[in-house]
Amino acid sequence: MASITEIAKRANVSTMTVSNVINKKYQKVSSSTRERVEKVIEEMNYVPNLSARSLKSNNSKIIVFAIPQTIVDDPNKDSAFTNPFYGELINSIEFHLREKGYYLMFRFVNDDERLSSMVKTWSVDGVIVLGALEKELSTIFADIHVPLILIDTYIDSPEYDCITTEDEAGGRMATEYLLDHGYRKLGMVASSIGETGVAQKRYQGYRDALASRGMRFEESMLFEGFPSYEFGIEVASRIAKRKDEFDAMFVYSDLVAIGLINGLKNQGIRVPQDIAVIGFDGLFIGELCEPRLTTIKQDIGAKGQKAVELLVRKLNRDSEGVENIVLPVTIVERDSVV
Amino acid sequence: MASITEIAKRANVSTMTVSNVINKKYQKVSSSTRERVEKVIEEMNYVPNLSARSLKSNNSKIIVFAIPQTIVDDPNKDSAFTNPFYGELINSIEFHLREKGYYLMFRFVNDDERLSSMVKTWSVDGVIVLGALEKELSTIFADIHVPLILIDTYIDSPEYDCITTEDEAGGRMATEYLLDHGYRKLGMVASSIGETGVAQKRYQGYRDALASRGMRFEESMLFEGFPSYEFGIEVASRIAKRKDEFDAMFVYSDLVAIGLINGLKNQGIRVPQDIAVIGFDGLFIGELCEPRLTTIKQDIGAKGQKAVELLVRKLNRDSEGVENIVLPVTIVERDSVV
DNA sequence: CTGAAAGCGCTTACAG
DNA sequence: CTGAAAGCGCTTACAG
Repeated sequence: MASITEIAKRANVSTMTVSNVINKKYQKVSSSTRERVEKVIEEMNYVPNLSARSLKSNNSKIIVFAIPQTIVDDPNKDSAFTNPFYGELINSIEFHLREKGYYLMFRFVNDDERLSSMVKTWSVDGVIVLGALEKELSTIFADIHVPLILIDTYIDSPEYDCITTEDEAGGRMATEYLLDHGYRKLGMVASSIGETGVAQKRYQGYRDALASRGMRFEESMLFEGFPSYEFGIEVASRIAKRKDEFDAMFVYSDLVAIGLINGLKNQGIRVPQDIAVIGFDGLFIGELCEPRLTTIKQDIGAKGQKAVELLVRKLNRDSEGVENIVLPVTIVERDSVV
Repeated sequence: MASITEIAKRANVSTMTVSNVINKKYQKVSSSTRERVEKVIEEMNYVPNLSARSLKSNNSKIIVFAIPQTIVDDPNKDSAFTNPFYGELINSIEFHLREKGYYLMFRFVNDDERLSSMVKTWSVDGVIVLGALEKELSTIFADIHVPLILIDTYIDSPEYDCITTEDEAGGRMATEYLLDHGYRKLGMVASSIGETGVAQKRYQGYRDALASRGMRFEESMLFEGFPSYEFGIEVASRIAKRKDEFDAMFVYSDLVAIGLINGLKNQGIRVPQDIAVIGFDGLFIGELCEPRLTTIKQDIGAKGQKAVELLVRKLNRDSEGVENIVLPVTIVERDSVV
């Protein structure tokens, strides 16, 4: 395991010079020395030891991407990724981090775990968090003294950098799309509305659209539950008993929407003829079901990319103050609304 | 940032004693000292610096999970996780690593990248690789001197620890299931058969089953291509022109199988009445399409778990020689075969 | 432009 | 059971 000392010896220079070459501080090294050192580095197949560097300079090239267990499935099952959203996001984050020379540490975090110890443990350079709750920021994510980028997190405090989607506008768009297509009895399916998050925002958009078109809203039009495929099925069986109350449903998540579609079909309810369904996310699985899911699409790849770019800007001190990036949504017209 | 030195000072002991307490070498510390030190550690909110530890002892608690770019989608698109298989697997690996006190570094690796430098860079403790090709083991994965666990990799050399699925038996099972249900004109869809991997094994099982039942096989019954949803669609359009040559298809991957089903439907071919389809993997997305996909199910969660367990056994030197774990498959009877 | 040396926070023989 | 000290591989003022 070649070290900087060994390189220095062979090249007949000091370790400092080697270090300067490695770190491309070329003003400090004459070009002839530089070439000599680079040759030895090449020959010896030298790879810098980042543990040593991080010990000394208190930074690594590690970025943690953390998903709170609270927003995923049963933490004892290993099935959180049933929603392809997660896979697509981590994929994008890894891709863009790698491009910028960083390493990705991925982790689910529990209530009882404080991410700050992980950050200290590894001198982690920065953290990206998906869908944290406000209260978690003062527990799980407290005491982190490196750049922290929040994805899909809504909090009042202006001290965090956030990447979100036009959730509220998307909710409005979905609702107006249904109204414009002649539907008048619009229910909504969401996860817990009480907690500040994407579900709440999308719900807000739904409420807004209804109100601005002079439509009534009643509590009974809202179905809340844990956002899984099974929950969609369950909602379908509840709707089956109240058929004539609805002619369309806005579901805040594609996965749940597909569950709803399949559940409705099982109940003998035709989609979209009896009840239309519109989703939110734009996952590719919306292509798979029948009828194919009409949905509000967000760009998950862009979400990961923007998060990484913002983080890197923070790390390079190219960004002042707090940034708030909101990504646009588009509508994907398929067959579950007609 | 509390260090071991500071703890030592406050507890009036040497750093060695603190180190021994932290590392639970309790035979070396009297219980009274131990308690005192533990109290100070608690008070000061001490977190060990693993960079320092890894610098000294040449191990970290980091495990790399690497996926070669060769087996995923276009490396320039960030869409490799379209197949939910990846998400489920990484999910399981993270879960079980965390349980054992390890940190997960996740990375796609390119042809031109040698994973060994990453291992050296971080004093990585072990590596888990998904679906490597034989040639990659001598390039991308060469020169790794820590435990290396291969998932879904078939190589002749007996020097690697592997976790695989009963791919060949599964291929046989799928084929026999179709035969037992009266189908006689069985095509197969796979990725490249030429490369040693799961596709080849599943194909082998298909060939075996045909042979042992006295059925003929011809090259034209096999469709090879890049394993995506779109490939399934494409195969469907090719099959449409040769309708009467097939009454059932065995598709080596659920994602492709669903593409095939939807493609066939678009071509006006009924599934399963005109052509039955059986998949392989047992992904939840097989529930979403219509008809629901009959498939050979592997246990992806178990795959991740076994990989982690085997790796940890290697790290603890609880495993001698090379281990080869083959996980069973089961058939999930749904509606795409009748 | 270059070097000698201290020090980052740990672990670990060695000596008592 | 406990301590003093060396050293892991780097970076970085400081001095020349």
